[in-house]
Amino acid sequence: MGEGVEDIKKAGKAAAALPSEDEMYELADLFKMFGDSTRVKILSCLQIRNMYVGEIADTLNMTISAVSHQLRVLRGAKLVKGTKEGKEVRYSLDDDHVTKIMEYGLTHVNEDK
Amino acid sequence: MGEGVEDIKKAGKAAAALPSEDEMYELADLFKMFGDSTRVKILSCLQIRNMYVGEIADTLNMTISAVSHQLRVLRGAKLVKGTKEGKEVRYSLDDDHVTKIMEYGLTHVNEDK
DNA sequence: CAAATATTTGAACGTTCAATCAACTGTTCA
DNA sequence: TGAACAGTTGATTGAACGTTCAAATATTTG
Repeated sequence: MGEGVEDIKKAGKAAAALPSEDEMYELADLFKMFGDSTRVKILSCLQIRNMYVGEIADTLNMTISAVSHQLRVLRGAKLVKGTKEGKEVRYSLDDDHVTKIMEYGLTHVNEDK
Repeated sequence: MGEGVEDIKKAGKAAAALPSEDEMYELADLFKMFGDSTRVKILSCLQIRNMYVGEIADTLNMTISAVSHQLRVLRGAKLVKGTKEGKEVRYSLDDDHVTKIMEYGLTHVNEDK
């Protein structure tokens, strides 16, 4: 396992428009971040304003630990950024696209077709 | 567990812009579909042209069964649609947003910031 | 320095989920 | 009718993942 799209390329013409194998994996990894409701909620929080870990946990009624774990994941995906401010860590969105991607998804969700 | 965002609403002002709890779950469910490379690949195939299950499997070098299972998932999310044509089933995208969401994600992925 | 606060980290646990395999349904055609 | 082909489906298995709990790491303050 590992290729798959190489075969699409062999198909010729149509392949030109196809994202590369790597792009598809990256794409999946990106969307994976938005594919968990906890992370979506965290990102929504940060869309409103920057928050400390504890604030997010309070707001979402979650364990600080659980939030911290997810923040680590989001940090790894470069979607959020944490800045130490004394005893606390202030988190903020680290990517302009986050808001737009979520907005786009929301307009989709809110269309009863 | 089950609320969480209700609390954000209590926070007042900022909450107005927040998606509802249900919207967040739907949002996560939507993006979950794009959060798997196999599904991304299948959707990419169908972006090029409609295909039969076997064609998709060939193109992606995957088992027909595996593809069929994922097509069922995508069908459940109303992202693709299958039409029986004789012995075969032709699949096509069932949602205008699919292409746009993926395109948007791709432009993100292809930005080395 | 010790206590208190804020956050991170790692291990453990349970759940979700995609791929595989085998069996089954439907369709064509000889 | 029966063989061949196209797809679906269900059970199983293994990996990935999110939460919890306990312990560890700052950082501030008395």
